[in-house]
Amino acid sequence: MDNDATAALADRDGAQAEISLDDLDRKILQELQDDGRRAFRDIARTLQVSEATVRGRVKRLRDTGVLQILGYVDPAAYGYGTMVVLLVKASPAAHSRAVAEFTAWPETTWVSTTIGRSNIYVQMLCKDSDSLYALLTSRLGDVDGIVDVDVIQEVKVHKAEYHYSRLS
Amino acid sequence: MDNDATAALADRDGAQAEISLDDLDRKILQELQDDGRRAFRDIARTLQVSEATVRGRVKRLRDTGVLQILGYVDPAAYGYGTMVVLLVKASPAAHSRAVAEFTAWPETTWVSTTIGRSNIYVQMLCKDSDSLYALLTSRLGDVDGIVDVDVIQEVKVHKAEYHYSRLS
DNA sequence: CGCTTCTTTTGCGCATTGCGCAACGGGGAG
DNA sequence: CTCCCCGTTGCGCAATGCGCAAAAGAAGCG
Repeated sequence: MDNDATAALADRDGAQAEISLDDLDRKILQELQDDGRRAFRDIARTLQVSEATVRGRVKRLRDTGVLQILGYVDPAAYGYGTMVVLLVKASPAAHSRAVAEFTAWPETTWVSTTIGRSNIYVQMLCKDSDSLYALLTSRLGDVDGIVDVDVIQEVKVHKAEYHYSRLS
Repeated sequence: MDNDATAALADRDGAQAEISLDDLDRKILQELQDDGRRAFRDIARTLQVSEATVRGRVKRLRDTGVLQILGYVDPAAYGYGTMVVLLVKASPAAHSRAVAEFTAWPETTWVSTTIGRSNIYVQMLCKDSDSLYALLTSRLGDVDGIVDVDVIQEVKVHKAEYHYSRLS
């Protein structure tokens, strides 16, 4: 753990900001991954620093977009039983425009550029298969430059954990 | 918004618990989606109920697994630049065993059963392409009953928002 | 080495919050 | 109507979040 990771996070304007994390940042992030409401004093006690330091770091990490403290709700419990992944193949010229369009949709929870069989990866939530059908037939057709789309429906989620344990 | 959604959440043993949410639950969840550290008193003021009620509801929602208040860390910033999606086609007989195996891997953040071209959907994080290569060559080969695997690498994340705004 | 300047950390005081607990109230069952 | 059960409420206290100014490093320079 002696390397500095730098990340280019894109904000909504497409501008980028370079952010580098040190060891303390990473430890704080690890503490918050499991329980986003952990008290700053607890974390400070664990990491042997002052509470104000932890608070300042967390504020910076949240402001820069590295950390999001959010309430993740099980979609099925909330009433959005239909989860779909779109594997979109877009023409190179239309790629960024298509990405922007998918990002703007409220139903999408994840949009990324991929390499492999498809260009764009889209994760979506719908209330039921009716609204999914409406979305796929009407709005998806309005996106230009789409060559091919694979629709994969998730019928059961077995694991949904967004914390990085100690990897390799 | 007058229907009761019931969800079957699987815990680690595979047992299931039926949970039904009412309007207040859903409103509380909406309040917490954007900022998992919102003060209970704030939410109570907004929803015109007492703080103890909000606190009790949140505790129940967290205990049942409907709500996870977590710190989501941008993987690239943390140092896990390699994000991969596996579209696995497993034979019906080996399906559940393969799902269990993928779930047990620390590198996987999301495992679900799908319909479409593949059976199992797996989202993974790796530090670099070396560890990814090691994972794909050694450990993936040990999983029985896998007919086909498509590997899709995410090179840039454009949107990562896990809150459900007002849909349809 | 000494000095300046800038950034980060620390300690402290205060307003706010989280939490436990006992009391209140409203809807069914008998 | 009465009893019972469960969710809600109000309250008091300990713990937390927050702002701020002082202290401690870290980096640049003659």
